[in-house]
Amino acid sequence: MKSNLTIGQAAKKAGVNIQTLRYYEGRGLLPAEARTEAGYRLYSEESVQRLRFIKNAQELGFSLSEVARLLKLRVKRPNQCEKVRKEVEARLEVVKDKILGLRSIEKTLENLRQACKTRKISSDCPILESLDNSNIKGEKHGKQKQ
Amino acid sequence: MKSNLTIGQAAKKAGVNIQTLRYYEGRGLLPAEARTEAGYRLYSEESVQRLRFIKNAQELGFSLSEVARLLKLRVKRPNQCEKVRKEVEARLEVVKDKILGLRSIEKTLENLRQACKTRKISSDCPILESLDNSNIKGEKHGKQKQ
DNA sequence: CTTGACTCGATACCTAGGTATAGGGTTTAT
DNA sequence: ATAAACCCTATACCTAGGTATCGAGTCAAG
Repeated sequence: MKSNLTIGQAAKKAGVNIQTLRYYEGRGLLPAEARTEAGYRLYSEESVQRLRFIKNAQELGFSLSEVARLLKLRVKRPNQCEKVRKEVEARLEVVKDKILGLRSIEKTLENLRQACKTRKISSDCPILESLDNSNIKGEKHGKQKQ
Repeated sequence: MKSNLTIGQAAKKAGVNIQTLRYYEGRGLLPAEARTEAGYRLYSEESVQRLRFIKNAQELGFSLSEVARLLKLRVKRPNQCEKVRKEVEARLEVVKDKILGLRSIEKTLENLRQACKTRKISSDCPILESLDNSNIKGEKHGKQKQ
C-alpha cells in the first residue's frame, strides 16, 4: 500500500511534530516527495518508518548526521560495493562499541540489584566501575598518561 | 591515592573543557569538593572517572539528567534498599531496550555487509528494517499538537 | 458560500549542552 | 618582581535539534 498521507497524518502516525517533518526534509533526512496540486506534501508508509527509525536512533545516541549516514547505506550499483562495504564496517564498529558500553552498564546495574537484595552498603558510586578508564571504545583520539 | 588535581589537570585527564567541569558542578553532576585557600577547585581521581562516565553515557544516548540518575545509584542505608532496587530495575530496563535497538541495527548492518560481498543490489533502504515497528518496547511516545 | 481545520513558506523562538570572554586574583618560573 | 600561565565568577555566545507563530492559500462539512 502507498497510503499517501498528509503531513499531519504522517506526523501523528510517527508520533512527532509536524514541523519536525519539514525540518527533516530540509536536512535531507526525509525525501521531498510528492505534492498535491495545491502543494501539500504527501507521505508514504516508508516515510513514517523513516521517522520512527530516526527517533529511535537518536535515543541510541546517534546525531542527525549519523542517522543520515545510516539511512544512506544501500547498494545501488554493484561497482560501488566496496565503498558501501567500508562504510558499513565503520558504522558497525560504532554500533558494536555502543553495545559494549551498554553491556558494561547493564552488568554493573545487575550487580547493584543483587547487592540491594543482600542489603550490602555501597559507599562509593558503583556505576563508575562501568565505562571507566579502561574505556572499551576505540580511543583513536589519543590517550593521556597518568 | 587522592591526587588532588587542579581543574585544568582534571579536565585534561578526562579530555574535556575546563568550563565543562564548572558547568557540571552547577548541574550537580560533579560534587563541589575541596578548594585551596585561594578558592581553586581540587579534584580527585574519582572526579576524572565521573567525567569519563558522563561523556561515555552521553554517547549512549543518555541525557545529563539521566546520567545524574545513574550516578546517584547506590545503597546508602539498608532500609533504602527497596527504593534503590526499584530505580535500578527501571534504569536496567532502559539499558536493555537500548541494547536491543542496537543489536537490531547491528544485525541489519551485518546483513548489508554480506549483501555487499555478494554484490546484491538493495533498491530500498535496508536499515529501515531495524528498529521499525519491531520497536519491542512499550510505546511511550505520546505527544504532538501544533 | 462560509467556517473551521489543515497546509504552505518564512521567520522567530526555545531547550540542552556546552564554549568563549571579560575583569580580576594567584602561582610559578625566570 | 614581573610576566606567563592558571584559576575565579559572571555573563555572553554558540550548535544541535527542534517548536511556535504569522499571514496566506486550500479543503471538507454544513
